[in-house]
Amino acid sequence: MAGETSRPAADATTDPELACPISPVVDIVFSRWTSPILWSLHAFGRQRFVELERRIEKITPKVLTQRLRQLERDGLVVRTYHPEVPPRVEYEISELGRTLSPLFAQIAEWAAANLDHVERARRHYDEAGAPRG
Amino acid sequence: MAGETSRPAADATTDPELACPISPVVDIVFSRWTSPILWSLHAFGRQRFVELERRIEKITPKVLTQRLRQLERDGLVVRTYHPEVPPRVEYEISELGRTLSPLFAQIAEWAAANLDHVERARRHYDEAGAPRG
DNA sequence: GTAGTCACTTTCCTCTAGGTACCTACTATA
DNA sequence: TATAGTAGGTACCTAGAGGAAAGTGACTAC
Repeated sequence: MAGETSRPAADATTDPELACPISPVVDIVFSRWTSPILWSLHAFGRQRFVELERRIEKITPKVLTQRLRQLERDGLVVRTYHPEVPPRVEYEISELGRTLSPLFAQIAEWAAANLDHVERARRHYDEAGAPRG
Repeated sequence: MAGETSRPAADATTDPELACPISPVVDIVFSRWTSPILWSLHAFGRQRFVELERRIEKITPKVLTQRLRQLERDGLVVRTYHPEVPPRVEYEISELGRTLSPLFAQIAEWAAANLDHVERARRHYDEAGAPRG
């Protein structure tokens, strides 16, 4: 594990942070692959590694491990290791992670209400809206 | 899958597409550099290209243009070109983009309430919480 | 005549996140 | 004997996002 993970976003968006108080949250909660993971744990409860791996298609075990470690480090996910054979590891949302629920709900609500607006805007732009300048 | 009645959760559990309804929103609103841009326009109103460029430090004009085009295409930002000399272009949040305000507010609120929890969790993890397994 | 402003565009280049593939230890099952 | 299953670790490599720097065109101010 040494030194490959665990320094993902702190520097990458340090400067946007000055202009935008939500950037740190975006780095923590909405960086790549983390939202499906958090949503999966939020929606379906405690799950094992392979369950997550199968549910979130196209994610590789390496990246899933990285993201879970990062989320565990940030205190949003709790990892429980059972030293059995075969080994069993369970992941679940932490109490801190659960405070994200209203956020997720509101985002899902916005999606339901406005995603087709975005889709329509894209079609309109692609048909006629080339920028003049 | 064929002709069974009333399996509400079963589809959501097995279908990876349904695994995370917030991912599309994340792609549109919270992809790299877009949140500072949206926040800047949301917080300081209509702005010219250079104003954004100066406010969002470290962003290059190339990337700023890319992101603004993308946001314009998604209908979240409105671009107004004034054919003067020197040219003047103004960007502002669209009506659709304004529907994101409560979302931004809630994220900022979550940040104020919980960002130090994350920070503490990180310190704790780095000190003692190496994963066992 | 030269420098500066604006809103980009273009070209070139670097960096790294993520993908591929293979590896571990241990047991149950066939 | 061999294979499958679990939870990853590790080494290598690629694609593509993003950074750096220069150019553009039309005009103005010095």
